[in-house]
Amino acid sequence: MRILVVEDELGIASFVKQGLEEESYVVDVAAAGNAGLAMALTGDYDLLILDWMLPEKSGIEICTAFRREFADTPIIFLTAKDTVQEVIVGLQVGANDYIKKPFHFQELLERIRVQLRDKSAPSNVLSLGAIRLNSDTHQVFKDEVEISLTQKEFALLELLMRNKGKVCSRTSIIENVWDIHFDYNTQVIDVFINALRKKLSLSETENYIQTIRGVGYIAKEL
Amino acid sequence: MRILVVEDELGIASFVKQGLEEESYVVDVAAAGNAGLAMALTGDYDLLILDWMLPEKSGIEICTAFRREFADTPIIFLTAKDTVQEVIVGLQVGANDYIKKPFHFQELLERIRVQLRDKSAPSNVLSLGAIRLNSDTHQVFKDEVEISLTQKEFALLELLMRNKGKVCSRTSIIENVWDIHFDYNTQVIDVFINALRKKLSLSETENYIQTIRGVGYIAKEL
DNA sequence: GATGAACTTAAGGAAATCTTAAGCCGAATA
DNA sequence: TATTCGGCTTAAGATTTCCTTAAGTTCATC
Repeated sequence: MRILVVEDELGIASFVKQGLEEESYVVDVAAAGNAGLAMALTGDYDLLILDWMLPEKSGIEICTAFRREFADTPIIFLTAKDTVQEVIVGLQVGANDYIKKPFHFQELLERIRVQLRDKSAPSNVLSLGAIRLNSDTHQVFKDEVEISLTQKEFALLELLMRNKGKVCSRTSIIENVWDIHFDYNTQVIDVFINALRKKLSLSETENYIQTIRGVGYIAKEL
Repeated sequence: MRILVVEDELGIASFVKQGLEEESYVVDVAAAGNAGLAMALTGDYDLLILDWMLPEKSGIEICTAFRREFADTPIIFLTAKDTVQEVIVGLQVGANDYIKKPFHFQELLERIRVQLRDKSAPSNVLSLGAIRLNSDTHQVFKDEVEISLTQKEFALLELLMRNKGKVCSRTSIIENVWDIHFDYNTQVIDVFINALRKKLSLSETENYIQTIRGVGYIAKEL
């Protein structure tokens, strides 16, 4: 999940960034209004955290402009503006939540989760280390970067990940991915395992897919 | 819009009820946990406002039990429990917002509106890079220039844009755009994708509509 | 070292998709 | 009823991408 923090006080920005990164969100920071809006409009983010008072453009302006194009992305104000009237204005221009400074990081985190949990529908997401596989959307990410896989590569990775921690024999792989139910002597599997390891850039220190000599392969956390 | 307020302090309950009724919400009040949960479970309400400390059953218990059956109905805690830990617990058991007493009615009202506006109809203005689609007016713009699309072209683009970032399988496309629910064997989709790409002049550096071989298509920001 | 299993690479064939063009069909018009 | 027009669908060849095979290399185990 990608989060954009628009905040000009560097101390707060880096505090939030670090905290969220520890929770495995991907966080970008913008320190001024124009840059913040431009980054937000790329559409790359799943959630925005906005300060109100900012150089160039206020959080309110960013929120308003952003909402014209993105109706669904959650926005949370995080600001020292703490009167009831200000909270109301913030929510009226399209924010989903409004947190006053000073704030507790734990509360911010939980309110972020509330916003994101509705989105992250019951999708079929499997994970293996830094690798995430979504079988609904047929997408694979490693470190939040999308990796494009072919059909067979995807099917093979999915099989391994669904059986994380268990060995998949060559026979069961060929039956499940290639749908061949008789004895078969081929190296296709090797070729595809090789392709996967390459595309996912699995090194020796990061060998999520291990070979079990004479049997097959296993996907496991390290 | 129907709102259920579960609150045992009669003064607060009637204050909230009256205020919301003036905003033309339909409001019911329950003064104890069991009655509150029972009423909530009828499914008649669009939003719940829960106190934490209640006779018989706490707001936390109500929230937990209710969420087992209703995942989407917004829940707002309105309570004197004001520590960070308590806020977090409230949000974790499934609430969408958490307001501490004493509170300002205007803020409560605005936070209710936030919860209810997200539920309401999905947006009709979609965006994808420089492309804007308005499903009310059936218009599509690219770089502020209007592009005229036929019905099917429009329906296909709308489907892709509503699922921005997710792969639309050929099956789901044919079901949603062509309303065919059995096995099909045709290349209509390809032809229309081709038409869209042409009309929207999507080059390789601007391929907002990408092919996922063997699966379908995906609309995504670059 | 010898052996067999697994890795790696490249290339031909197969399959999916792209593109164009022509035919079909219904709505609007005469 | 015929005609025209626009949009939808089908078909077919061109193109792109992917799958599979095969052959040489490396690696693990004895």
